[in-house]
Amino acid sequence: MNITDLLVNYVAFSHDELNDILSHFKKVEVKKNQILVKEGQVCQNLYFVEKGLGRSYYLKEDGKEVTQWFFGQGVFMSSADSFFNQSPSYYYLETLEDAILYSIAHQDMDLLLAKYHNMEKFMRLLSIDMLSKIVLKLNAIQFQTARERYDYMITEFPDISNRVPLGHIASYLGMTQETLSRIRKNN
Amino acid sequence: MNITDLLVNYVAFSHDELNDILSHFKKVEVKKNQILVKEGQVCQNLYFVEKGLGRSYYLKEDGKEVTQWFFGQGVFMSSADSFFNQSPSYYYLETLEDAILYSIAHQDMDLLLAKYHNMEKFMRLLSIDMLSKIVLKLNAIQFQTARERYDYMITEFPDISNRVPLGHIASYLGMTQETLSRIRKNN
DNA sequence: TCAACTTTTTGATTTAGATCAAAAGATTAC
DNA sequence: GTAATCTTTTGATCTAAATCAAAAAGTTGA
Repeated sequence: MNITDLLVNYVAFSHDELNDILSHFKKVEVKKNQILVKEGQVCQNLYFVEKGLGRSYYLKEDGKEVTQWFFGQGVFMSSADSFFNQSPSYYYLETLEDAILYSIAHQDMDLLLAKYHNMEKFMRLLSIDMLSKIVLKLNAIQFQTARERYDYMITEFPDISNRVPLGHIASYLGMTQETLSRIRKNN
Repeated sequence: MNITDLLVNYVAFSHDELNDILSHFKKVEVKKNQILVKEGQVCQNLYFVEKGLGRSYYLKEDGKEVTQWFFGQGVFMSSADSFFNQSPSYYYLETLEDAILYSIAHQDMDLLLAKYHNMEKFMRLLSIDMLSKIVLKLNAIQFQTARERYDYMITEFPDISNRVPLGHIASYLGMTQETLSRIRKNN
């Protein structure tokens, strides 16, 4: 899934719109374990993940990392709240693998949103989709056993679950690494 | 906060836009404990809560209700995913107090979204706001103690926490009623 | 190639919160 | 106004998962 496909899958952009929109995205290649946004910074870019893998996470008071979300191929990666509201990010954003990203700056996005009705529509639909996914995770976390939460992870991120350290997945699922290790063993 | 204020707070609608938009909302008065949407139904309307209180909830396999969200005065209430994607709702939607709602049908909303660039913008901003709020709850649920989750509730819904049965709040926070009762006692 | 480091697994113990059970307190309706 | 129902509190016990600790396995780099 490349960025063009993603755009037209959501909205019937005209050829001209599409070209203009795509011209504002810059291809960037980023090595593994690079931090794109730090906590407290305003997230300046929205990234489309063409290849590779990223995550958002935050630090608890005791210094432990808590993974908030994984971003695989074909999705947009950002600290959403920070990017859209241009407010300080609660999260770090980092790559977990060497990645090819397409980046758009906030002011360019604003420009496109103001210029194209279709762009607003696209971002609305994208936001609703993110909302649905977060709600899925919330329900998994809120009322399922550690075991069931792992199953949710497998469904939502089938490819990702064996590409990242166990600890990242455990904290994403709201359990300890030891618990996740034991769950995996009993498969 | 009435619906007009909410609209113009987000987006600088023109006078004509605003009148057209408002004309598609119907005032409905609903008694306490009325179900607006059932699980499995497609949510046909988006409701603005002018007065009163509502919630969304679902039933676990064992028949227990789990509150998913509370909707107080001045917010939009719906089974968001179902309304926007016109897919079967996972949730029930009900009033918890006698309420005055302003209702708009999905097809009217679609019409307005297609007609007004500003309407798309409004719905995008609204979606992002919902996203931010859900993320807040997710973080509370995922890594805080029962006690801290209750504190989050007090912050997010200060007025609501003493207007609804304890059990509704407990399930919203992912704990049992007994635990919440004990937490409250130790204040 | 092997020392240093990181990640995962395994075991023993503890604990926050669930479950079960029942009493006490509020509401509702006849 | 009191029986019936619903909601909240309290107590005793249980359990899933956390914590603490250390061994095993895997990775990296000089």
